[in-house]
Amino acid sequence: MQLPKTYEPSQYEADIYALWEKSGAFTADPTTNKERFSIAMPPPNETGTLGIHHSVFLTLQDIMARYNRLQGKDVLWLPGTDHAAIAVNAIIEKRLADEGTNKHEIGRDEFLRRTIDFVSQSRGTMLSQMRAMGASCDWSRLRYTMDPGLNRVVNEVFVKMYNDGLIYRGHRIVNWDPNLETNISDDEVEYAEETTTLYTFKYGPFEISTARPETKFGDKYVVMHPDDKRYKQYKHGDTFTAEWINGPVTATVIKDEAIDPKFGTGVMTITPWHSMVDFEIAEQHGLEKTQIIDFHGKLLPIAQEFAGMDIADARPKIVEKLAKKGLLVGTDTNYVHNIARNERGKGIIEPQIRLQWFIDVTKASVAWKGKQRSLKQVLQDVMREGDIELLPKRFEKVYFHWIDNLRDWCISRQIWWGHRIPAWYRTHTDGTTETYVGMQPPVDDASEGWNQWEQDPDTLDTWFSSALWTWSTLIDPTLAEDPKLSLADLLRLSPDFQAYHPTSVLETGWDILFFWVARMILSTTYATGQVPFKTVYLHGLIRAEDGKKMSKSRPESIIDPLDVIPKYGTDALRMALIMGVSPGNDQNWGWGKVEANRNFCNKLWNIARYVEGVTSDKYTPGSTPKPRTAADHWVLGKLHHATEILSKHLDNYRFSEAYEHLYHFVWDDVADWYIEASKSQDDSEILGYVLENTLKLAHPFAPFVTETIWQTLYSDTDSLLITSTWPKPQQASKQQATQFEELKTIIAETRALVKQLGLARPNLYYTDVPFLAENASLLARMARLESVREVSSGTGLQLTSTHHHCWLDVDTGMLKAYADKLAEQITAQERIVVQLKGRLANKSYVANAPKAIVAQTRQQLAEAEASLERLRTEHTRFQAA
RNA sequence: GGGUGAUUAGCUCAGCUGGCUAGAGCGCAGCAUUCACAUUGCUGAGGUCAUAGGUUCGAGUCCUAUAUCACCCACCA
Repeated sequence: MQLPKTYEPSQYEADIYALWEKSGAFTADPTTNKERFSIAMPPPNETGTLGIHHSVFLTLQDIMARYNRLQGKDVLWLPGTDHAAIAVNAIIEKRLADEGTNKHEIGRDEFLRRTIDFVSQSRGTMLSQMRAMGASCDWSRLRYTMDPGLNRVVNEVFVKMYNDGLIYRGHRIVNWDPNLETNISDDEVEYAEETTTLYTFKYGPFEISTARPETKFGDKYVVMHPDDKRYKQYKHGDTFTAEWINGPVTATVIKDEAIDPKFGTGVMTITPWHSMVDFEIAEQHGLEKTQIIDFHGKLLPIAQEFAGMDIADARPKIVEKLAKKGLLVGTDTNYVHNIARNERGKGIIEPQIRLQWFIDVTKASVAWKGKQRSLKQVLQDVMREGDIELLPKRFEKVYFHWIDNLRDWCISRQIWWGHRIPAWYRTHTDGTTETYVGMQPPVDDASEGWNQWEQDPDTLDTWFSSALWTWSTLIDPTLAEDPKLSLADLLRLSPDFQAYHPTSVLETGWDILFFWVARMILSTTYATGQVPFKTVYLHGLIRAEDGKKMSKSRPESIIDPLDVIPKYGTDALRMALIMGVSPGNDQNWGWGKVEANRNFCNKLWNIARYVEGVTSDKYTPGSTPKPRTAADHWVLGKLHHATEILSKHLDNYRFSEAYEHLYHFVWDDVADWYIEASKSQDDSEILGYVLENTLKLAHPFAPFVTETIWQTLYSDTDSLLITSTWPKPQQASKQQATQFEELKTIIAETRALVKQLGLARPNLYYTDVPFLAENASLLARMARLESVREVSSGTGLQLTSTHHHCWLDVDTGMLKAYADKLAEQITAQERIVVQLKGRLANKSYVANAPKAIVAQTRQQLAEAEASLERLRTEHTRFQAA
């Protein structure tokens, strides 16, 4: 079959992907004895479509999967999607609002029906996008965070943690979003600076400041630092009467070190129901807490005439009333503070006290390495003791810092989309209540005066289920249907869990280090006694071309992979996403990079076309032809070197460096030098060999074009590149390779001289260099020489870059320009010689530097001196002439 | 308030454990062209590696300050 002139990716990609998928190449096999390599794909949120940031992780993980597969390992790359509770919920609620209805009107069942419709549609789109990126993941093991088997595991872990006392239910202050009517975890809150007004009011004998007068109805404590001399006369627990918004209140003095005496008057009143800090002060001193604002953001009856009003409406009216009473003593309209919002839906967070489920991160109830530790301690230990390695390493510091600030994790959400909490409550006619937590609903027992059990209406934080992802996905779904088996049984009996866990590496963006990575470590160590993965590779985020975040508010900044792929090809997109990128650092999108890599694919294509033209029927993959020419030996050496370098970089997750080496191997070594050289010498066997191995090296990066070439050239073998093996190139003669390096040097100098001096095709003369005779036609062709001839003594310009005696046959008398050029080169070379000599003259350098380095310097000096000598000789000769 | 990263060619960025006579892509200048590829080839210009100190035989790389930018965490009434 013949390769057309230009590579048109869109003509092949779908067929090639189908070929791979059909071949079973993606499917892992836990029954083999091969070494394992496993990755759990970070499940994308089922919120519609995949974006360019998904392309980044699909590319990186696919490179790892394909490389390890070529290395002969049994590879499992397990794909999946996430139900993304709050994110999806926010979308559905927005759609309902657009229709003029809401979730309460349509009810829980209808809401869930619509949600399931939406996510199934999203999922279909997203899975086809993963295929378009070339993802070689094991579709037979596709998982979804709401699968029955995964739901079973979620409940098992919840119940286990509850029984171990690690999950508890309690009244705590939480981040309440009145828009979505749910609370969210600390990590889901985002802060933005806002300029607002800070009011100062008279409060009894004190002055207090607030940006939120509407929360102040129930304030009846004034707090100050115990060491604040200004308020020495007031003792902790003193009471006084103050005129306040709706008449006089009795207030109590509290002394607490949390107060900053330098801020404002050094005195504040507290609102424990609606402030995290106030809540903690109140807890510490056992103070009363009163709710002022309801869960829809409206004032409660305690506000009297303001009851039922929205915060925004009430605030100015309250200030006005206090001002009328003469209690307003100051306003600062330039007060800057941070406003808390839900990162999903952007609702303004109102701290509220609610009865919620929490995971206790400080209780020492986790068995890890034979000791009882807290979840926090295990999180620290696995990193400190090297069970898990973070790349880049600097994120370890960020990780530890996060753990230091970690508080109990609030896991219940008041939304309907998600894993329902496996807890049931019932009340007795005498008013007592009971809680039951378990895998199955409890059985009603009406005779005793109990009302029916009712399940907690709340669902779990999405991250509670994704935290189990590396292993809940490996549990056999059929086994998971058997209620008689325990969680430990499920782990023990599932072949995939036994074969692939802990996973080899987790690859994800640094932005979800806390949300996901840390929580996987937390839950997995607890539930399975294993770490979820050994290495975490964190990639950077991709920004718009101007370096700013891609954002929905600037639609033109968003790059859709599906706009790039048809035009440039998936391979070009993949390589653009890894080129020049280092772990943990963000990168800017660049159309230039896509074009460069489209060109690279075309280069591969044309190398194949050339080889196809000269080798048709002469080469079968897997051959080991003998090198004959200097160029053969040279290119085999380069291939050997490239294989080593790529392996080393890929083993160490240095994708960009691996790719850069590949790029230059293919373009410079193979295309520009070896193929050009081969045009003068018939080496079709080695050409075929080099192409075969080059395709293997390039396959992890550019799977489509390489497989397309493979299928076309080797169509009669029915082998697949994806399941072939990583090159083990044969050794070649170093001495012969060096000869080719000499040829390259001679060609390069000749080309430069011809160019710079404006020469027409000169002749090249040489004395007594056998390999020049052997490669005369190559030399003539590549250096564009009229002829290459052996002489007894040469005339013209003597080449200075080689120690062999070669001359370009030109009229030296006219070449003042050449003399000037030589003079320049001499100056440059002298500088290098001086530098190297200086280094070697330095006794401590020779004594302290590694021997190899010193030897290298000596050699560099010898070469530099020889080169300088040649330059000088030639220069002298010219000046004499 | 605490922390992290960045600062290298006109632009966007690599440079891992110090050995650099500092690289890539794009861009730029010049030349070439029915020979695999103009999605090309060849040649070339372009950098006191932010600044100031220090450690070292040797610093783009390590340390200490400073400046600018970006981000993360905490959050004060």
